[in-house]
Order: sequence, then structure tokens, then C-alpha cells
Amino acid sequence: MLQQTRVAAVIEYYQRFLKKFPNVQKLAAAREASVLAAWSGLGYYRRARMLHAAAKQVVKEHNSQFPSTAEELCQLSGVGRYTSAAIASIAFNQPVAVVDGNVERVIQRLLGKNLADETIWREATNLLSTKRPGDFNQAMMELGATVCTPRQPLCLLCPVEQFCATRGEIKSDTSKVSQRKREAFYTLNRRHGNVLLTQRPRTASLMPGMWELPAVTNPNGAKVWLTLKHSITVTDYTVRVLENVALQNAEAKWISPSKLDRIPLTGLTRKILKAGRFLQ
DNA sequence: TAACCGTGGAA
DNA sequence: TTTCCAAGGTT
Repeated sequence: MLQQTRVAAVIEYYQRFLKKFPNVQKLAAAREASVLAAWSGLGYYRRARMLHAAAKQVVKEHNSQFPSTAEELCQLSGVGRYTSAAIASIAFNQPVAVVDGNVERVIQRLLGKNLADETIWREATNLLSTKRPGDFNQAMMELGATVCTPRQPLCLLCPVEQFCATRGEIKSDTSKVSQRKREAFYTLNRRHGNVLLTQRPRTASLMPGMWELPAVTNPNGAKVWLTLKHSITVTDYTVRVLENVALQNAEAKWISPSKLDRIPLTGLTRKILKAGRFLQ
């Protein structure tokens, strides 16, 4: 959950997820739709599918016991260089260093700029406390998150300021992809307290198989019930929600509000249904 | 290798 | 208001 996602955004999901899937066997035995529903709104849904697959791997290939070395953990789906080292060091006290966005920035500034990835990992490994690798790794990340911040780092508070080559020089920003702006229309159709939803194609690259309100291509004349802003990847949407627009050849299903929390909704759909009091 | 994948909050 | 970017991994 923490991959490219802030701790603050994760905590609530994490607690709810563990309540629903309290151990690796329960997660492995769950339906994918159920896992995605618990992930709904968190984004990067491939992580949920990968985690589900990894749970099955642990159950089948490791007798439901988590492997304890970074090398073995790295074989699990969705677990890469960072995540395997984080689990191995924090959960199993293995002497392996992590490099996340924070650590990368800290080391770049400490040693100077333009270090290759391999160099950063090597330096992180050199610095690592082999006695308390988990605490060291978390301290490095926390230093980057709270002191050695991307903009206006707090060098006066930095415990390693005297060793720093750059004293918080701004990290050279890479290519910036400007956000595109678009307008999108959806319709909120109610009948007997139910709401009409459609499923995104399973072959879609973006949020495959997730459920959302039916899109409206030709909104002329329809009354706008709600307008809101929503950003998805590189596009800033102005979303206008209409009411009871007749659908044309769209596969849609009437969903009862009581079932909504078991359906993988997109974050935007979740937002709209909350505004309409279909969801808490 | 670089593009792609969601969302929300801070600056 | 806009911009930036998070406890990255996969293809």
C-alpha cells in the first residue's frame, strides 16, 4: 500500500484491509473483486492484484510462512528491490539497506548530485547499521520525509548537516509532464433506491474491471447535479454528474447501496456516491 | 529503458 | 490556483 502512496493516505485502508483479511490464508482464498473492493479509492490497483497473487504464492510455495530474506521476498509478485529489503530489515532484522524516494534524496544531497541508481544503493548499504537495520532504514526515510524535504529542507535541524556536501541543494527536477485538463460527464441514475453502474473493460490499461457511473458522451441539455474536480494520473478532470440520462447500448447493472462496499469502485465513483449519500 | 499506473494533500 | 510527488513495480 505504501508504494508511491503517503502513510497518511494508507493507514485507514491498512486497518480495514487487515480486519477483512487478517492473515495470508484469508487473503489468498479471497476473490479478486473482494480484494479490489477493499482497495477501492487507494489507486494503483495493480498493487492489489499483485498482493493477492503474492498471498497465493506464500500459501502454495512457502507453506503459508513468509520468507525472511530479501532475495526470496523479491520473488513475490509486486515485491521489488525496495519492498523486499524493507520487509527483510524491518520484520526480520536482515542487514539490507532500502532506497526509496526519501533515501535517494538524502544520499544525493549528502554526497553530491547525479549519482546513478547503483551508486545510491551501494552508498545506502555502506551507511547501514547492521545492528539495527530496520530502525536505520526507517530513520533514513524519516529524515528525508521530515527534514531533508524536496523543497526548502530544514538543514538547521539536520543531524548530519556537517557531513553534507550540498547543504540541501535543490534536487534537479527531471522532465515535467504538464497536467492535461479535460471535462468528463457521468450520469447518476436511481431506481428504487438502486444506482446504475458499468464495469470498465477487463482489458483496459487504466483501472481494468473497476466499476463506475455510466459515462455520458453527449450531455447537451441535461441538468448538472454535481460538479467536482478529480485528477487521474496526468489529467485534471472537471467532472459533471448528470441525473437520469438514458443510456445507449451500454452494459449496466442496478446496484443496491448495501452491496456497494463489496464492489471495486474507482476513486472518482466512490467520491460521487458519497456526495449522493449512497456511501458513507 | 522509459512509460505507465491513481489519488490526495502540501506548498 | 497550479504544481509536485509520495515507504515503487512492471513491462
